[in-house]
Amino acid sequence: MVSDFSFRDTPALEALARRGARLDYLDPAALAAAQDILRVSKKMLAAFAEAFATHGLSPGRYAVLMALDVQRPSMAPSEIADRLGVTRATVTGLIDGLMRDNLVVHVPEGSDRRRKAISLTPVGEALIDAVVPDIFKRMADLTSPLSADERRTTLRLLGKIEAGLSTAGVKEKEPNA
Amino acid sequence: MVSDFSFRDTPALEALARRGARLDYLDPAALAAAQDILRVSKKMLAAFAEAFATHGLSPGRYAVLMALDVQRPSMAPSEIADRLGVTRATVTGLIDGLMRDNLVVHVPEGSDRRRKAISLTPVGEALIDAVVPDIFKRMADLTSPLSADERRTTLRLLGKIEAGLSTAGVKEKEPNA
DNA sequence: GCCATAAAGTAAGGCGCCTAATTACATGGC
DNA sequence: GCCATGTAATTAGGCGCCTTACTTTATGGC
Repeated sequence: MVSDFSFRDTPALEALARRGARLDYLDPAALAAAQDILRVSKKMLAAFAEAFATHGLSPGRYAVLMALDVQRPSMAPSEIADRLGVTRATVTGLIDGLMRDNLVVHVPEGSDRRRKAISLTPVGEALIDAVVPDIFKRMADLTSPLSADERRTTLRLLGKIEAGLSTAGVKEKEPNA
Repeated sequence: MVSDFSFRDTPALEALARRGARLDYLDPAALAAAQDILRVSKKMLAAFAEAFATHGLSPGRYAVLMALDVQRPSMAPSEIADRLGVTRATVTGLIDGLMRDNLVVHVPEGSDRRRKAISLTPVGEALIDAVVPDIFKRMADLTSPLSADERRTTLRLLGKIEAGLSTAGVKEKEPNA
């Protein structure tokens, strides 16, 4: 199973050995597994970032476009921020770039003039229509080496891991307000 | 299993439905699984980045320190770059920061004066000694909700996924020269 | 002695994200 | 009618990760 470097390719097991006596309460197998998981995680994310790049997008830009695609015809920046789980400032930056590329426009909202609705331009819609089949195929391919059964197992296990993350020191950030 | 947003919280299944006829060759279960995997991956990485931050480190800084810890007494920047799988420019930046914080020093190498060896300072060693137990424990905890058996299963499945990444368009970058 | 090669570092840039401060607008209460 | 308070969006600035392209410095073969 790929010799054991951390998710950044740093050898935890050797470091463990070096400190053996002191850290012998740690399960080496658990440690090694975690490293592998983190390493592969990083690789997957990088792979998708690259896929987006071939379409002139980035994960963030894609996420905004997809949110708009689903929540037609428009969303307020703050809604987008909530859905993506990032700050408004981050969304402002993404929107700026998307507007520069004509993928998205600002449509003024009737009553409350603080609120500005964002919607896809025809160009943006066309891009999403072109990107989705590629990205979705890559996603499906990601888990295609797994049987339906294995997939279920993996999800169950990831669920446990995720639950562990939340209960540990890791702060939760609520997506979907 | 957590309602289905992409690794950036964008609803792929709804997008699938919207394009049903056109994309019906895609397995919705595979797609949903991939999204979950990507989402949890991102969360895990973020959780560790935070853990490093509590020690004044970042994933990159930690990786350099760990590499030096294992490969005592010193490494050339280029070796570090190869081990981490990043460019030398990236390593230069990381080293700069670590030197500023006195965690690492430049020790001139005898014969070849182009080559500059980097090694941990006592402060750096002390920091790593303090950080490792915390990080390793978090790693072990990550997979502790899993039984030994489940862990093996997960690794096997991740192995398949990783193999898929390499064979797909995803360019490989060789760590360990 | 000269020059290709190699190591390290510099410069600039893109993406992901954040906090803090600011600007614009909306409102409820007096 | 007017203002304090609150809310939406944006700006400014910052840190981290990482890249490509270029420069500097030193080596070593010929």
